[in-house]
Amino acid sequence: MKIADVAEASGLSAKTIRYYEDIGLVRPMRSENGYRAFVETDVHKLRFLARARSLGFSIDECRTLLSLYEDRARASADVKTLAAAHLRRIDRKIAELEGLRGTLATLVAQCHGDERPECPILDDLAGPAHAGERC
Amino acid sequence: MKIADVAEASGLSAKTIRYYEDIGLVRPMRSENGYRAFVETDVHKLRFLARARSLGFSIDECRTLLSLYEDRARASADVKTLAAAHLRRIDRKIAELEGLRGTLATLVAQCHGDERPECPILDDLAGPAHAGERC
DNA sequence: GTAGAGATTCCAGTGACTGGAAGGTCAAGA
DNA sequence: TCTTGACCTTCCAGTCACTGGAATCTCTAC
Repeated sequence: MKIADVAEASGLSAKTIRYYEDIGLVRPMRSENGYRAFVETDVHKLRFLARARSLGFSIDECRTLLSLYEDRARASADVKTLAAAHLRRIDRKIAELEGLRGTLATLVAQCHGDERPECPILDDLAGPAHAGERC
Repeated sequence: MKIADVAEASGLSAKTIRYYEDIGLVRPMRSENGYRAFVETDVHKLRFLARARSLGFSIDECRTLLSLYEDRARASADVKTLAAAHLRRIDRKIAELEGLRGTLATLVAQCHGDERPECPILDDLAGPAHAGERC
């Protein structure tokens, strides 16, 4: 299989697949003409990677997941630990974004959004008015 | 004021402040010795930027917000439009992360996490078993 | 023979910093 | 006066996971 077929089959771009080879995630053979020649297990790996990436795992985590996947003597605990850490990271990120969302939603709601210059959003960004400044 | 004072006052690192000068967000004067010499308005701007960044606005959006802030003839509608777009982006990101979280939480819950190799997480990443493959 | 699709490599850019090296400036203490 | 150490300067490289583009090669069809 050539790279375009594998891109089609895995949902990754040809660029991405070359990049994954570059960093050692896949090692396709080469045809005599120098083209990459992928076999089924390569496609399988790339699909695995595409799925793991779409779940937000980093490239390094994907590398670890792949090696666990290929290790028949793995302990599922290792996989779970990795995934659970990622889950906590996602939870933290969601909490952070919800904090932002709360603040922003309030500010947007307070802003008239008309042709006048007064704007609670900018007032917030500018911080508390200095003592001694006119109201 | 020297850069360390301004870093202290704005909550940004000296590195970041230099970077902001590099990309034209602030333009501090220079002392005779070549050191940056910040005035109050610089500090005010940097605090504005720090706050805007902490709310997740991109540097480019910060640039726009800053110019709106300094434009006395601005229309608050312009600010609101920018902030509302950012709010939608945050909402989309939250939705995306919650999707991931759902999938991941399910998988993590299903995984025994012991010394055995069977792992629903890896099974999911590997995708549906091929027809003809042994169960 | 040639056109066009698709393959190759390599380099640069993204965003928003961050780290580190090499060197200049300044105030305080011996 | 000299030195030490803290602070300042510039510049270059690295981060992460690609993505775009240029220049060149290979294959297939007409």
